[in-house]
Amino acid sequence: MKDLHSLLQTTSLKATPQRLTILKTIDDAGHISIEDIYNEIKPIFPSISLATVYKNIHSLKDENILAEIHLQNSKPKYEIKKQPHGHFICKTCNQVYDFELQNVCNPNLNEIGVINESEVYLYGICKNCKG
Amino acid sequence: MKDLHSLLQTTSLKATPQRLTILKTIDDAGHISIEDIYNEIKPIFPSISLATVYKNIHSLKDENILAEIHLQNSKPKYEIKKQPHGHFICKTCNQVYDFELQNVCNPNLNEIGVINESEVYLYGICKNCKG
DNA sequence: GTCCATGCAAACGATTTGCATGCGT
DNA sequence: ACGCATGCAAATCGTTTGCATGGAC
Repeated sequence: MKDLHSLLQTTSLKATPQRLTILKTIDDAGHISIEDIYNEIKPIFPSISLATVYKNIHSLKDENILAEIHLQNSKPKYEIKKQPHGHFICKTCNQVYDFELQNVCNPNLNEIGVINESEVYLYGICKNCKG
Repeated sequence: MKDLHSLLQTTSLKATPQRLTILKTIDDAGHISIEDIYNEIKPIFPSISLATVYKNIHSLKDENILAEIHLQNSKPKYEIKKQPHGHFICKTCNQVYDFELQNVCNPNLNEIGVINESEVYLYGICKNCKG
């Protein structure tokens, strides 16, 4: 948990137990929704409020510590910001896999504009499920 | 509008004036949110209800006539399903450009699984805005 | 001690639902 | 004529806000 603590010290946000637990929960899960964060924390930290989770997610996003991802048919999920990467979602087990993102290059794109940022979601069946 | 009518006939959905107008509005706009569909239609079809728009979007999505796209910091938008393509969003003028999607191939992906479907969002500045 | 964070409850906005009526087939 | 579609209003759900109290720095 020490590294999450120092991660917070790079921002103006205070390292409260609630905030640290939220970060740890996201880090452990990889990708997780607000409700699931709340449900995970509630049993071990009963006083926590859903509003606190929402407020924290916002401030952590504003400080660029979290990224928000939008998968088909689900509420937004959050992850600790790392190197840019794509997401592969298995439609059978719903697991989300991160993968390294090559440049999505396409000659047509030069005629459209200049890219700063990309979000790539691939859906399919993972090796585990394919058997 | 005749082609939208026959598009509906490929499904079990009835070709009501409301439904046809919704489809035409989406087709004209390219990518549009539910509220904006409603606001576009309301003046020329005052009796239409927001609930009707919602219900239709759902049934059209279920029939695979519409695709839902999620752009950063905005409500979901809808488009008529066409060939698979990516979206380039200009962060200056907010215009959405469709572009042909090459295979996003990455050696690492073979170790993860098999891809059926992909969603690619690229953000940047378009030629018009870059000047 | 200061200022930000928390937790609660109330407010809000977006979406869904139930139901009576209307309309496409 | 049948069954789905519409439009309204009410219900519901997710998210935000205001405010008094508590805790990190």
